[in-house]
Amino acid sequence: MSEENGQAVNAEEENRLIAQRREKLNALREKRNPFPNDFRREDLATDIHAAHGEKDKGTLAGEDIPVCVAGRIIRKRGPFLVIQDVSGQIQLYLNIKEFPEEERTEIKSWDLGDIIGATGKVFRTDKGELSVRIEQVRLLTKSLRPLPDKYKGLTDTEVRYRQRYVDLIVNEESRDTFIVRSKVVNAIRAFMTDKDFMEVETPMMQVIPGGAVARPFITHHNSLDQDMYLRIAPELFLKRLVVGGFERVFELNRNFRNEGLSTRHNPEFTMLEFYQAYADYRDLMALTEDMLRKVTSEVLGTGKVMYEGAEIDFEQPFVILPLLEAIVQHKEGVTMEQLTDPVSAKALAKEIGMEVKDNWGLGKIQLEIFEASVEEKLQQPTFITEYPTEVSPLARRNDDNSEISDRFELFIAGREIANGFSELNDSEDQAERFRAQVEEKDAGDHEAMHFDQDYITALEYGMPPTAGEGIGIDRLVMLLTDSPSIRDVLLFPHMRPQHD
RNA sequence: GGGCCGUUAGCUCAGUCGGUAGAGCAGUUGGCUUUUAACCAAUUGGUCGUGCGUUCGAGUCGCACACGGCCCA
Repeated sequence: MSEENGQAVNAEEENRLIAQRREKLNALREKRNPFPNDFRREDLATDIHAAHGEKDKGTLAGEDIPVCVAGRIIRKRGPFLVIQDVSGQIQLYLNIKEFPEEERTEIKSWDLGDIIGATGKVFRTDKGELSVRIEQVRLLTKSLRPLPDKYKGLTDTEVRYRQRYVDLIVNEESRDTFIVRSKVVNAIRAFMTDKDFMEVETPMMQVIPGGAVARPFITHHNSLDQDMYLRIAPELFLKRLVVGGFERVFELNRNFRNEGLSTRHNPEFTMLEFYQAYADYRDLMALTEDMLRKVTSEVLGTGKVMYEGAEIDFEQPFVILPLLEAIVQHKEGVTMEQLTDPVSAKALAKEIGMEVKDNWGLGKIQLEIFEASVEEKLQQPTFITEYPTEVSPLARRNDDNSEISDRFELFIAGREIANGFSELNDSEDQAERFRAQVEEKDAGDHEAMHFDQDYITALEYGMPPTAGEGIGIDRLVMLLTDSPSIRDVLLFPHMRPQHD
């Protein structure tokens, strides 16, 4: 229980609006249990609109349609109450003069935010709004806290994130965002299942965190007296499953990375990660394009999405562009020769204003130049390929050029959405790359990988040729909901604790 | 980590040159009762994010801190 809650319960500190409502609640307690749970709603607001929205006043008067609704009072205007349920809103007509004196007093005490249940007949008002003429109505839950302004709503971003429940009550756009998010996740699951992928769950608490270059969170298992890490990726476990014979697996769940907060980063985020045996990175590029196109049109009803004022077209074939070519194309005056020569590449990096570290090889320098000068320009869906092997410790080397790996990343609206590659299934090569990572870790790189001996052992049993990929679900949802911040697509984004 | 901006009533916001706090909404009371952000009349409500300082006097000026937003690394 936080200090904040402790204070809120202190009646003397409580503001008068809450105190007034608490008095109303106390008055109800004298009469009955004010939190009954025997009301059964039968009709949703939007169902009523859908079924009777086209009928005129006279028709409705003749049909005498009974309905039973429930929801939160979000507006009051004279004899009208507007209630909101999960589906939407419906107006109720309630002339208190038609009710006995005793009920009248109680109805008058109802506030915005209270939850009521009502039965009545569907009708249309003189001004044409489909409504329910109430015959019976009961308070189901008293709300003690006043809602934000009925017109201006709740705009304070901090409160919207910290008290998402209030945001969801009053901001329809916010509700819509999370509905879209849920649909996206559903659509992806359906797509993967349809392609014969099996959904699995692998450890979130790991002894050796692996599968990505990132700093992990540390936790502790008491009875084993052992430090454990929250996973930074499920990758190594999913590939163990491919070794085990599950040839197509996916996991759609949370990863945890101990890094800063920003409009694009939350310490816990959701990834779809999947592996397919007897496939390479090109097969996954095709699958990704197919998936995103289908998910977008299924969820939004269109393949053209507006994001921050620009149209993103999922219907057009996605661009495929090797990393170095992307730099040459988007960075004026830069030549291929310049990028492939270690000395001139380093000079170019410094020219852009980068601090080139001594242990950076050519590949790392190339990647940094790409990130600094090209990424943000990739608006339409673009696969970048031919990543340097040096920066791809888990990817398979290219057959013709061992300096590059069979890997791609997908960029949309200047953001990395997906990362996939043909998997390295040569256990000896993998062991060597782990050793190189350990050296970097020893040199002070907190993000470098651990040596995972059991994973090497698994590869020694033989992993079929496989391709794997991760897709950032939060960033994808940001795109599809035109959300500028990752916090807009997380129900409860991480915030610094408040204290006063 | 750095820069800029913000924090005033439950919500949304004003607040002039430093002179003791304002509006709309909601709340309360009354009226009206087929309204559309309902309306009319009256009315309640504030430790101005926190702390320190300057000053006769600070919402306002200065410093520090907290939280948030945007940009940068």
